[in-house]
Amino acid sequence: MSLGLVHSKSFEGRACPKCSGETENLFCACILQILNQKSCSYAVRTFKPGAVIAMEGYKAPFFGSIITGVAAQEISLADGRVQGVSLLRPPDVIGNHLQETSKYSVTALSNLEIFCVSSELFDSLLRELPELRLRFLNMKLGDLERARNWLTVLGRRSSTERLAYLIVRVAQKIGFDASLPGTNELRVNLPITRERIGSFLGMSTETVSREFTHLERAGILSARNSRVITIFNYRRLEIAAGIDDDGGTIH
Amino acid sequence: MSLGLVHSKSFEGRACPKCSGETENLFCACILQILNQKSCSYAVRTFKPGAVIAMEGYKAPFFGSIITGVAAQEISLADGRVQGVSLLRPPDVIGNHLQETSKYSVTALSNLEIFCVSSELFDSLLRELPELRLRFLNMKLGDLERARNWLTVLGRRSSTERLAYLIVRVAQKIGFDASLPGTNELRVNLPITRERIGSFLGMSTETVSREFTHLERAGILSARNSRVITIFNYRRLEIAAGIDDDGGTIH
DNA sequence: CGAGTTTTTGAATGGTCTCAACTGGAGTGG
DNA sequence: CCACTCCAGTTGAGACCATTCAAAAACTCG
Repeated sequence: MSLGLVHSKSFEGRACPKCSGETENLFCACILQILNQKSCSYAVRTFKPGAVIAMEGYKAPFFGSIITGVAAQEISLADGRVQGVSLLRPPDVIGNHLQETSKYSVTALSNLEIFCVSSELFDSLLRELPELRLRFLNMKLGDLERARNWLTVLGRRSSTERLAYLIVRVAQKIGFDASLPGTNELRVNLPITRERIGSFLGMSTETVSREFTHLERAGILSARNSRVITIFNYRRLEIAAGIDDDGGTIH
Repeated sequence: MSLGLVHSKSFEGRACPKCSGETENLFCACILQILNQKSCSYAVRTFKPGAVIAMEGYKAPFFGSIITGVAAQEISLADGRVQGVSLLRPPDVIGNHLQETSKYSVTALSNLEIFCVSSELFDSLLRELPELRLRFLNMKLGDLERARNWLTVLGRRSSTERLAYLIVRVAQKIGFDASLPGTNELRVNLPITRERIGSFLGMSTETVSREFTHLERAGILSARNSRVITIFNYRRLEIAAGIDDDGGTIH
């Protein structure tokens, strides 16, 4: 595990200049500086796609904040059913302070860099650093709101709406590359299997696949090349997701 | 609204002796004392069953922590579909600091007493009082964990499992009266309509009703007197909910 | 290219919803 | 006190949506 060793330079470039950025890593430049002053142990750990970072019910290996990459957080039921609970991306955190065992399993979906400290250290940092505490609170409030909005997806939306909703959210937050020049097309990376999409949407892989072809036949998007989605008509995708402009559904 | 006036004595008896109790109101004795010292405005507001306390998309009227009673927090979709997101009970909070509009609608399910301050005041209290900040953070971390566990209910469980799961959770947290003397029976108050149960479980009222009779015919419980549930066999109810002892599912 | 995996597609099954009718209890007014 | 209304809850029948099982097609990687 080699705590105390930074294996990568990439974190430096992303450190906040004055501890204010929402999009920066939770362990920003200020906190890194404090860690160095106090000579606390920390590490940047890297994982390859498919690597299991934490396992539900087992001791959480560390407390970390993602620097680069995407990971999936899931809950398993005793009989093997799996429910995705969130897609993690910078600066989302992995691990729980104050709790021995991990509540979720976490799997890397891409190459991943995580800034790690021990759970105990994070807990004491949380007590000492008001700024960190505030950012952590706001991060968790955002998580809570997203989780509750996701309840409407699983509880009240049809399978077409669910898939469209997921793609809209991913387009907004993770995989958005760029609108293709000269067109209205949007290209979105969704580097996960149909099965895992199903685990987030609470549907079978077959239904996920069927709904992709459904959206394709409607001329809304193309998913040939199954990990890259080209959106032809974003507005119609939002409509298919049951998202409307007047704020009734959008969070 | 008459901020600054305590309309009820009932809060006093529940104030913490030394700011440590998990089950106390968020605005415990210590904080009440601080509020008095600084002569800040606060109020205890009361609501009757069915009263709408906050409306989704409208300005949140206050920031408050429940002293007594139960309330339902729900999200509405544009076409009228409703998804319950949490059952609120002491010391849960209503309203959002730092946000103008309420994300959820909140309805009183019983007589309700809420300790209220303005959102602005709560925000500044949060900055000033480390103890309050810690308790608020822990409260929200608990909310997040419950919301994510609920995702497994909506995404991966059958309607029988959903209803059984809800009853188990309510038995654990809200409506538990007592095991009836001389028997193994448990009596649980569930003071909400079948329709609202459906809104929490993502099912129609008819299916909720059918699943009640299903559990009745299996001899697990009785729901005649539809707002009071008598559980004959708690263990079998847990099994029906897909909750097992080995921690795979329990949070 | 060939083996294994992922994705798509088809057909049949089954679970949940919708529509509709009926039941039962609470409250109202004659 | 009883008939009436109203609302919540129950039950049934049929439709529909999503799942399961099965097989074919496409893609990945050695």
